[in-house]
Amino acid sequence: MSDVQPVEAKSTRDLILIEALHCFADRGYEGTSLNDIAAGVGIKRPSLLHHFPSKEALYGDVFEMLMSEWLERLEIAVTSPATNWEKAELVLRSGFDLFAETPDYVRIMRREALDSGEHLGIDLSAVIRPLFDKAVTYFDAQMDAGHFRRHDSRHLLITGYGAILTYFSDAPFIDGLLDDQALTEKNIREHCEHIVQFFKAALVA
Amino acid sequence: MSDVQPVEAKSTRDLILIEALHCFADRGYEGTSLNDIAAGVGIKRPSLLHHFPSKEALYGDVFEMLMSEWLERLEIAVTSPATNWEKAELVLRSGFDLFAETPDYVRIMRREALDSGEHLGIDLSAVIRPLFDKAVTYFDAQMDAGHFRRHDSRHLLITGYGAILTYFSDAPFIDGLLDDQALTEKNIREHCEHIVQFFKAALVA
DNA sequence: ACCTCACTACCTACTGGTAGGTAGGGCGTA
DNA sequence: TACGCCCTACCTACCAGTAGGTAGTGAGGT
Repeated sequence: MSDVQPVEAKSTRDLILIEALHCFADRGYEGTSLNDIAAGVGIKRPSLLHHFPSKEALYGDVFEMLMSEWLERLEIAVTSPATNWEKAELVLRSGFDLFAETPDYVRIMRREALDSGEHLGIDLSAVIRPLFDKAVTYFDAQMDAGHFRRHDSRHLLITGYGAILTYFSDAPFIDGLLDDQALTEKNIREHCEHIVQFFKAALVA
Repeated sequence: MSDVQPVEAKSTRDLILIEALHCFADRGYEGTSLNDIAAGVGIKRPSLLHHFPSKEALYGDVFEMLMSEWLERLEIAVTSPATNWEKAELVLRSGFDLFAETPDYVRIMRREALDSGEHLGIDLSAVIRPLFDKAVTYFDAQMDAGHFRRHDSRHLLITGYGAILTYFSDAPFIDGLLDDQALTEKNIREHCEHIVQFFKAALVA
């Protein structure tokens, strides 16, 4: 993960980005003040505004960092040479691992989806669309070929997105349901296996 | 739905609750000001504070309204006399209908899960636990009896919760994926049928 | 007379953002 | 070496605007 590195080799700008990521994920855009972020870095607000022109710009940069990392990693999984169920499982596991390693990203993403991109100039779903369409095409082909049980591919993908994302975004709530920390190594692996088996049961006869 | 009624028969207090529900769902706790709510009702902020002692108290009352309505309706579904897959399908459809009719509740719930109950004294998952445990017991029994394919019931329920809730909470984002309004009558019904068929495929052999 | 509900006017605390100043490093020139 | 010069990165002090909340007033209904 990008915030565990050589140590102390980071610029102030990067430290601000990392702290901002954490604060925005934790308390949302409105719930986070520039003072909070600056204090977390150990500087004053005006110094922070020396590195970023405004709160919105900082948020935008945080989000750009998020999207570029996610898209890069998902692209790798989606364009892999695996086939049939193996490919679906690979993408499922890749997405799961990705979310597991970047829980702060997940929470920001979820908040952004709730606020329908209010703080961003960009249209979130437009960025995801190419990958989404590619996945729809893939699933449709698999179903046409009789490898997967017939479902509506678009709704199927949305269901998968919701099922996986929720485990990480709502982790504190799920803690209370499991009587255990949802984000321990063990529980994450268990939930991943459950998701994979569940989708396999639903898709392959 | 509770905000479409006889018309004008509501007390100012109820009007405030309804407007607050909508604002909190739309922009979150921090993103909503008492002025916004008061203006929506057509009064000034101090008048609003005559009916509720503080913003937190108002939010708490909104949430109490939400929980009592949800629990009541889920209780009806869970204690129904149906059996086997019919019962699971009934609960699934009840939950889906419930969310479809109260999308503002869904978004507040999701925000609260993200904020891990920061604005509430109550522990959200503790309220849900009795229903959750009852459902776990039911699924375990069905699997033991061989009626359902074997899955981890707790993870299964969490997956179902995430899959259903997300469709409503992230509706604006999903709009962009579907090139259509996610919350139209038609699309909601389609997604409900998809969820039911998907779970059926995964659970019954 | 009293109570309910709304109002105006005000408070303090804090927001994002700006103005202006300073300490110190790197660098070309004498 | 020593000087002036610019730049980056930080600071304190301040701005206007808005937040939640309070005090006190007045109209209408009982």
